[in-house]
Amino acid sequence: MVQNLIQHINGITPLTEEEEGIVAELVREKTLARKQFLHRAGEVAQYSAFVVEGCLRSYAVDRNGFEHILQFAPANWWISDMYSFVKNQPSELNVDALLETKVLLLSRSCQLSIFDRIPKLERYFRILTENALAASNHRTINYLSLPAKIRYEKFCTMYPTLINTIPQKSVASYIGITPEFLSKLRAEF
Amino acid sequence: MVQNLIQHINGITPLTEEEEGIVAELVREKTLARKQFLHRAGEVAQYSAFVVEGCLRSYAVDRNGFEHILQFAPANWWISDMYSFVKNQPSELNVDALLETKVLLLSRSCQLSIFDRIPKLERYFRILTENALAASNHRTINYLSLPAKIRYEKFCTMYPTLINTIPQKSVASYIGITPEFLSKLRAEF
DNA sequence: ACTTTTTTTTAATCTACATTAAGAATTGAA
DNA sequence: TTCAATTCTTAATGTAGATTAAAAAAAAGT
Repeated sequence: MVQNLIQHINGITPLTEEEEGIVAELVREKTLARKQFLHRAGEVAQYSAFVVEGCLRSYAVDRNGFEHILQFAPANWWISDMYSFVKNQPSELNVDALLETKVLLLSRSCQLSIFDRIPKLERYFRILTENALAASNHRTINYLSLPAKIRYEKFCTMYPTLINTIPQKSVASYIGITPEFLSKLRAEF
Repeated sequence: MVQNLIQHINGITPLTEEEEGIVAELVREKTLARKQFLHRAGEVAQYSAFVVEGCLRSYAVDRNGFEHILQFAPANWWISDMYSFVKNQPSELNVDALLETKVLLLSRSCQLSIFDRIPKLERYFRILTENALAASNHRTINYLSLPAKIRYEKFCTMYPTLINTIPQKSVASYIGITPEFLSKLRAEF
């Protein structure tokens, strides 16, 4: 389990064996059942999660009860409610499991202390956050400038694995349309 | 000029005088005229810019020639094409000035070398990027779950200064509607 | 294997927002 | 100050995508 995370870190900022040991001590393993929550809207997000196996998602629920998915996290992705995790404030996102999922949990306080002990890990998270921001910007531009059909096609090429693992209504929620309309788009091949 | 940046950094991770000197050496001052480009789509973004005075924007142009604004940067904000700047790849964003604007430019290579010389600055940029990601996520959720009228109201309370400085069509572009429709929304008070 | 729950499809109707076009108001450069 | 360019408004018409409803298909739990 922890090996997956260490490999991922080593791919970005190689660690010594001692540093690997510190990482192993600070994270906590957990298995989530399908639909089990990691974090609920209204609470402060205590943990950022690294997915070892399975898939999580973060989403907001609007005033009409509709869900809007912000992020999917398949294996080797981090997920959290970034706002809540960083500001220590309650926020509006939920995080739950789409499938049975194994994760490693890192609390914000552990993360901050690790930044002082192993500056390489501050770099690791800086780089991940830069990448996430670039991806988020790209998504915003797509959303502002492309029609639903093309957003769907892009999603398929971007996340080919997810297409066969998660329900279509989740894809619809992520690209910002109703499941009925996605079904219609798909009927046009 | 450089004092503005140093103050901003000190508000997050206080520097020694020596470190302040290093920062001052690594940035370059520049004044941009209204409509002058800092970065053009198709090129690699060399610089990240800290706005001292004025306002920049980043935007993409879609296949029909319409502009979609990703970010405004008034005084004390950083702006760049994050994807291009980080990956050293040409990208799809333009950055130009909405008003005459004074900026400090930091190249990616200077930034990376500064991270080794002054780890505090890696922390500074890590924190800024975390905040930017949280804000970007919040925008995405708003975009997925709120109708245009409410997105406009939120924009007004979020950026009260900008409302009176930049053209309305830029606001429309940022919140994802046409200027005509924004005009109609405003007519309903 | 069976039953319930969840997901997907189809189709009719509806609406938020886009498009087009043209005039009015502002802004800015000389 | 004036003229040209840009921005804003209004209004008629068009459309991508939402809503509603109901049935078919698939998946999950027992």
